[in-house]
Amino acid sequence: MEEHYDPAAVERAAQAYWEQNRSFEVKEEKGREKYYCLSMLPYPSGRLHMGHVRNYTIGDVLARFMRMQGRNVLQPMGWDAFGLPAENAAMSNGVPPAQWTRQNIEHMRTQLKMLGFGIDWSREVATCDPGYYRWNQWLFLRMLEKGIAYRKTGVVNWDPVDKTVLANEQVIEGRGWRTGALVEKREIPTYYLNITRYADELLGCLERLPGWPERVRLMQANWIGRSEGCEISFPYAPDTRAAMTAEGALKVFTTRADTLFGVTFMAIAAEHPVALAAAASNPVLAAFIEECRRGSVMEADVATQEKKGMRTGLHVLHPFTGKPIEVWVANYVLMGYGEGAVMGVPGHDERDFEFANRNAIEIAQVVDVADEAKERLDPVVRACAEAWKHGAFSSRDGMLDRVKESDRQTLQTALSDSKSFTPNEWRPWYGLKEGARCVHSGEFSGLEFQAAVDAIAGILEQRGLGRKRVQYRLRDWGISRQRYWGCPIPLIHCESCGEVPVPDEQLPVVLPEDLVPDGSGNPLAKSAAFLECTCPRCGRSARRETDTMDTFVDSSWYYMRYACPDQDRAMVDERAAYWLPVDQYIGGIEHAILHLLYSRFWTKVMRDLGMLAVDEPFTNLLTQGMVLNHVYSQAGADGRRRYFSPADVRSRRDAAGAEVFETTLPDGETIRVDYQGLGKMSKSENNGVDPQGLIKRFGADTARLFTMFASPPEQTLEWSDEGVQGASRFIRRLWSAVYEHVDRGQSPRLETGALTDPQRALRRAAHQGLAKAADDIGRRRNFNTAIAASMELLNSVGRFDDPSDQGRAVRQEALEIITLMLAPIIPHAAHELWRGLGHARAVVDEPWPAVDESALSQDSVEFVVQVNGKLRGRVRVPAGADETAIREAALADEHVMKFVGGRAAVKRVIVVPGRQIANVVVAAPAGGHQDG
RNA sequence: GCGAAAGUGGCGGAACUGGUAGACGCGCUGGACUUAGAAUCCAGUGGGGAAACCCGUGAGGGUUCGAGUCCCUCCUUUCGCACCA
Repeated sequence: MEEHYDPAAVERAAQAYWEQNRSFEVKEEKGREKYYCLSMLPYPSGRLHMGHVRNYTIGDVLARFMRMQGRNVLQPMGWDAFGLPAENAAMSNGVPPAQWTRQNIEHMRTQLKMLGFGIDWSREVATCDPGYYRWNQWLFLRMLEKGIAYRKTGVVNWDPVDKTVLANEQVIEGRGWRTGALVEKREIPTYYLNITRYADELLGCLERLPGWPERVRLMQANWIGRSEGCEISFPYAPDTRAAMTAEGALKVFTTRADTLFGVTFMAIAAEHPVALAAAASNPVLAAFIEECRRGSVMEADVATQEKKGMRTGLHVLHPFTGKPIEVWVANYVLMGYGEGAVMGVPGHDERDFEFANRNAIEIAQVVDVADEAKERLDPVVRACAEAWKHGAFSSRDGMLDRVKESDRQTLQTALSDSKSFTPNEWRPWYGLKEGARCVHSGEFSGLEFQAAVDAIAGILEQRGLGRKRVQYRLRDWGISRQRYWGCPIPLIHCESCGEVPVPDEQLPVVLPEDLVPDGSGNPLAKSAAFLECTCPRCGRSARRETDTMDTFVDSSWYYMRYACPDQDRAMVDERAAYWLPVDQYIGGIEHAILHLLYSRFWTKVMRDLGMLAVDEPFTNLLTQGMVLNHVYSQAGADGRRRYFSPADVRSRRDAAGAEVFETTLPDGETIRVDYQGLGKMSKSENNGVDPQGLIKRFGADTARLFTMFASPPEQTLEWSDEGVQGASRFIRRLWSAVYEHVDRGQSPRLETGALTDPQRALRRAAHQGLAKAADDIGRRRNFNTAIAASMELLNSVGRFDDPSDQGRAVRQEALEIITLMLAPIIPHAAHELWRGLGHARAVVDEPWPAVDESALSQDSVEFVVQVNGKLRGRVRVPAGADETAIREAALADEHVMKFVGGRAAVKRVIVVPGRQIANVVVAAPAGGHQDG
């Protein structure tokens, strides 16, 4: 081996070896345990970023580690190649999205290879290839046949100037990103997938995914949002019948049927048919509806915006009392959720309460809660009240000043009278179900929550005015996108036959690749070559559907296609049965809900079509954290911030000793910049680090080592140039240690029976470190601590100065263990070091070494002795000493006894099994040194 | 607004099952080598204290022989919220 570590040469040689030996191409081997290690496929944006490096390094380390454990490992890679960025790029440089995308793929594939990932490139998939997306289309048609795919109108953001549909991210403060025009809501025909049909199963199966992070399962459960409640119909009063020109009823869903007698108004969404009917003769209402439609439908906005409403003048009838109730249009009711209408019970729902107070609507109490329940409510309020009573604050106002704004009102209310009902201020117990009984509710008065719901639902059902029902927050998946660069939806619109599916034998409907979007709508809609076709049913001329599919469709099943990318007669074949499910999936937490839920849904649909045998696609999930870097900027004269790359910013102390940051502009001028803290690496904040530059300077192994060492995979990773240098330094130290060792010639055979104490100590350290690394990587997925263990071991080797034959043999073993431990993380350096250590077989084909249990044994062990939980001494006892011996040793220690103050004071001694710790419990603090 | 996660030295982080707080790395300080610098190597490095010791894991309370870890409340930060991927 070379004396000095040259990463470029080492990496070139190792990569050439893997390529020549097709080290990572795998076949299905019956009877051999498989391991499918999958990283989320990248969007081909042009260049790899640090997030990719982190994601794929985690995957590669696991893949290589499992390979060393003897598993048949599949690690594939592909491209999520459809999507909006390609269209944006096309608009700014005029290059067709297809060309831009394919160029990016070429470049990024080269970059991935430079990082040394053990990928089976023979299985590469790009979702923009017709050979791939034809199966999107094929399955869509199967879903159409099964009624899982259907058409209905959906609401979209419409830019009236560009005459185009905008994605949420293209709407900035209610205006189109390119035109600045006020964005409108438009209803257009849209295709949906009936994911809610699987809601119950998607929810239930979460419990059977113990390999997923708890928080992701929780997020999905909340997203599905199952709630049990009642559907209740409020029959139209004569005025509404007239406006709707029909008999009918306003249907709502509620989880609080017990509060039915507290309904004082009805709130409906702006798009609700009753609202539209009322607006027909009411221009003021029509204007309000228009205003609501312009508003955001994003949940975060809806939840925080001011609750506005307007009366329709129409009424519905209470199903029990027959009393007319006025219908209001409210901006906090969404057409897309439930029935688009809610019953307003201001007495017991906080949103309704706010709405009623704002609009002077009656507030009625129909539930009362026992006083104890009310008192149990808010411990803060009670704690504050208690503190005040005991004089912790000098005055009531003083206390009110000390609590935060949002708590102040609650506290004030609590102090005045927390137990009575008042329509002026919301009290936390108004919404309580537990311990609640109905009041002022006719024959239901006195019933508790569940009994009241059961009774009311029963009678409503008898009368045909309602029933119990389960409602999901989850909505059906709208997959239509009015965009060019996506998978065409395989439908044909015929004037006489209507909507006709493209016959299977005509698939794929190929997306023309030469179009260039210009921002004014979907170019497919202007392409005669694409549009014009003949109706498969009647043979007359017809038009193709121009909408394309959501790119989440592409990514919902790509991991199945890796198993059989060359299969042109079916979507998947028996090879998928071998590889699926994915054993380990790795990707960003940002996909915790949508992508993962859609993939689970897609898997279940394919299972029900008899194409798969698995219920869930991903057995284990690892969600890696973001990569952060410092953000520096300066506010320009125009109010816009200019961002400066951290690489160009220097720090120094000013005259007052404060740290200031400076950068030098291209014209040579030095300016001060503001430090904005840490932020996700991004183009917009100019704080990205280019992996390519890093590889060039330090090599891929350093990049891999640093990203794995700086923090555990699930946490954020802070960029640090010094940290990268530290990683590089460690590899060089390891290299030198191995070089110096092998430079002295071949090591003799290790004779484990005849070792000195220091030799045994180094062996123990090596095998302990090895066991720790296996556990850290294999079970805990904590690569940073596995690396720390290898560093510790190298430090021990460095301190080990023993030129004897057995000394060299022990050192050889330790260096081999370090090399194998690190082989998954720094595979190129390990490849060369392993050869240097005298092995003919490549390290990539080596198994993970076995821990020699006999190396771990010790003659005596050290016990930590505590007195009343405080560390007071250490004693050494023979290995395997019993509790009495440990106790005696502890009490024989002079320093310990100083704090015990005589044997008589000892109440008990706790010896923790397997922890090498003993705690002496004494009655009172003893020892005469406290008062100093 | 709702939901989720996280707060430990100067910094990234470690402490896995309630059992020695700060592994490992960075930075810093001192030293060696060098004409000098870079690189490398050695030693030290939570705070206070001359020491004995004391204090320390966002804040406050609790459980326990023992709490960074468990329970309650609060504060702060970050992330997600359905057409970005």
